[in-house]
Amino acid sequence: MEISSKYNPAAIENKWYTYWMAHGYFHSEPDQREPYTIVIPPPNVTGVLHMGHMLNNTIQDVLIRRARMQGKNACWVPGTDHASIATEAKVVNKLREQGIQKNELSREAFLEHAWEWTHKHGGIILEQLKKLGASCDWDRTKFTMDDDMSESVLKVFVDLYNKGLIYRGFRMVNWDPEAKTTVSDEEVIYKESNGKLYYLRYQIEGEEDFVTIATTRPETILGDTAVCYHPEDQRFQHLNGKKVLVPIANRAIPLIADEYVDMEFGTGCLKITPAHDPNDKILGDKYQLAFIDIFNDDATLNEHGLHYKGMDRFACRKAIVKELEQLGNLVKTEDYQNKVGTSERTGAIIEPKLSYQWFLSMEKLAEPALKAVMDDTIQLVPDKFKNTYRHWMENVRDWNISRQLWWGHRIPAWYYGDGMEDFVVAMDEAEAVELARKKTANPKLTKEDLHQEEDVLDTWFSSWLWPISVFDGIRYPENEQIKYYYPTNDLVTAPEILFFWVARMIIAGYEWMGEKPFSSVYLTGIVRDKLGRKMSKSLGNSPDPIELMNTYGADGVRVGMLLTSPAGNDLPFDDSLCEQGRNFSNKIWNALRLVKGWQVDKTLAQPENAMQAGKWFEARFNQTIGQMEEHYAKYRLSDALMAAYKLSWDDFCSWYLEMIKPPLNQPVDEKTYTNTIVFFENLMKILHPFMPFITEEIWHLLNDREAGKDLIVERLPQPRLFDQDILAQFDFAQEVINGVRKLRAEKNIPYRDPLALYVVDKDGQNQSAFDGIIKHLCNLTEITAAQTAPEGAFGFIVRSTEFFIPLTENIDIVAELQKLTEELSYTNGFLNSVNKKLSNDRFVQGAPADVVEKEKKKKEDALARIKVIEQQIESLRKNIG
RNA sequence: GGGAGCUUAGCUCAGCUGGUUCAGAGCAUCUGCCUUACAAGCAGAGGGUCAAUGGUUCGAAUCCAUUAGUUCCCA
Repeated sequence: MEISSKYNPAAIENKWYTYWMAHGYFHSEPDQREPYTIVIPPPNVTGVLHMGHMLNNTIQDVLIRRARMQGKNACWVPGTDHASIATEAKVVNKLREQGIQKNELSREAFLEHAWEWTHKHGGIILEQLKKLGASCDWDRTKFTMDDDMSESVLKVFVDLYNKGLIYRGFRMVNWDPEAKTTVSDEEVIYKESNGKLYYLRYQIEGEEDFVTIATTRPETILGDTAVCYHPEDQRFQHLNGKKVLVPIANRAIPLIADEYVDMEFGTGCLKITPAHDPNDKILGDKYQLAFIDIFNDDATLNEHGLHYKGMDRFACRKAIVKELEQLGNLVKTEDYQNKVGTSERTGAIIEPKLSYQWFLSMEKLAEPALKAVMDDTIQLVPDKFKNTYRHWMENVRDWNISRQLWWGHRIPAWYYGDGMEDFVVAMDEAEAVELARKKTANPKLTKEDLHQEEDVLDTWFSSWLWPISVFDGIRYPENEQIKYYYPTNDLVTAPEILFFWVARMIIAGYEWMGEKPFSSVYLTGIVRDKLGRKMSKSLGNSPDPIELMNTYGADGVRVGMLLTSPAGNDLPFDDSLCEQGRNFSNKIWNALRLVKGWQVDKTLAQPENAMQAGKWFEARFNQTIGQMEEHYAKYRLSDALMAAYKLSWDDFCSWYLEMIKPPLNQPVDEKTYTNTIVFFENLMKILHPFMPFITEEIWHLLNDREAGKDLIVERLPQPRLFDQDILAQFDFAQEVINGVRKLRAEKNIPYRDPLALYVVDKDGQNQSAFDGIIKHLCNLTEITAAQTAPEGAFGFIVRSTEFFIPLTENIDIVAELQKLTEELSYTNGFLNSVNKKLSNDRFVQGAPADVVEKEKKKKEDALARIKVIEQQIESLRKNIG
């Protein structure tokens, strides 16, 4: 068989993905087996694959493939999220490029464009995941705006409304004047900004006296409804009960005293604009101040802005400062740095704005969700996030679920009047008419009298149902699918959306299923660049995942993603990680080339060395997969991978294969060959979840497979009891081999020159089981037991056994002596520390017995070793003398 | 301003309930090798007062306190 010396992933990745798909291996249907379910965190429908997705989906695929190989019924549900704000922004932009303004279109016409966009771009990211090897059940692909999903959302809205948990409220929201919508607190990014602090004086009503306030937003003075100072501030006591005049507007507003004011800041006197500042709103409510909204939706000034009506807020700031200066109200300005909120979506500066919004009351709903995480019914990995979670859930605020957009689920509320409560909530218009007739006691009311709410629901209001609605559990809670797959097992997502999404899914799970949505939440880190910056499109510091996979192979990139990413930790990404992954692929590829290159001679008996090597590797293999189990149980995927990596590269390739390798151009015996193939197969099994493509390829090259005997559905080997003794013996042998190799390296003796090894083993420590292997790997002519060191031989010590290699080269006795002396002093120091412990009564009595035993053993070993070293020194000295 | 976390080799990280798996791993570095599976490789080697200080203890990377640096969350 001709196999290329370089592994070429491109040639096989497509082949196997298509093959797996064709055989339906990713598809799951309920059956008798134990289910293992993951729902994908649905990527944004407009999105393209980025490094965060790569990490996240690699982890999910490892988990799902492993579960499949454990014989579970593995089901990974893929899908996408409609992403109201982001998608609408993209569609608006695209239309603008075509010269179309959104407000020129009807709602229906706009939605047509949005759907067109979605159909065109919606599948891209999922196609990209296939290249990564993601073994999702594509037949189950869902979109948050599929008909059944939408119906679920509306049903949930109606349900919550009927439970009295949804209400309309008048709230200070983060208004994005560009997108003309509210954004959640979490979607506001605060940025340092160089601004100015303006000192403005307000005239006391009826007096010639003034009071000076400091503000960063002079344009909002037209919305001022009070001026406030600290009740204990002596500077302002004389103003108690008086009023001041707002400059320009000349409105009289009250002076109030409240402890909210920081006496040290500015002048100690503050203007209050309840309609445009969240803190001022609190004071406005507290003192029943007027609320004057001076802005239009696009952040231009409205009629309250007087002659500034129609002007943009920032243009107005400049203009109004000029006017205030002319009027003599501007006392001074100072440079001032503050944090300004900007919209995550559009970058526009957020305008705090009072507006009607729909809210979901959270306090009650949150209770079971908090409990479930605190008592580990749902396990957060790593658990350090429990604290953060608790803090958020205990201080949870009502959820603003409305968005002033068109793309999304339109709120199923119909107004029949202008009053705050003049509406009904229903699944559809017909039902709304019914309800409205009842509520108004007007049987003649028709649908023409109703007007549906224009706002849509927050996207999270659909994705919080995801683990339920993908199995249609909202509409049909008793259906076979939801009963089988719910609760799901693991959720893999980013900590950034712990509250947005994870917490809310837990809430939804308990509210509608009466049960948690998943058992564990694996929180990935953020993929960063070498400089520690988050990878983002705007910084341009993110490699193109597709390009990466073309360069290093999907397997190589998967390994690269997992090598240094313990749960919850950021992943400082570097191409070299993928390079390491690719190199590893190549390594196992070449092991295959070696093994498949052998001729098998059935008449040959198995050599002793090969038998011994086989025993050892089997023990090592079982030891390692036991460790991997532990790592998996703790979700330490990088550790599990590293264990498999070292087992394959170091133990299998560097040790085992070298031990059993037949001499050049000679055949291998059948027993050894078969064993080796089995070992190789087992390695492919444990590596498959990490590197699905190359392992499947090698699996099929190792042996001809019957139909259906594909690696993806093979069973993982179970850890078995292993021979500890043989591992210990081999450790010793490794030290001996290492000693010889080191000597060769020091003395520049090439491997092809054979050497003789003498063993002086006074304590009978030396194990001869691996002598044959030592001979083979070190190219020794013989291993001879001796009573004393042979003349003119170089030596090394393993534990307390001496090994000597006679060389023609003259020994530099001084150098040897120095080496031995150093070792002696180190060992003596070690002995001292052990003795110190053992002579301490409090240690001997206080420490556990086994610890004391260990110390005694250490002492014996050290003593034996010291004796050996001293003897060597002595004999070398004789040589000098 | 309030809360949480982190600081161990050049880099990225392990080190569970204090005691040889206690100072580790991978990568990187250095040295020697084109040894007929693999230079995307082989064989060796070097490298850390476990952030600082103090305390508890027979014994501290591990527990406690303070400080410094750093990250995140909330306001």
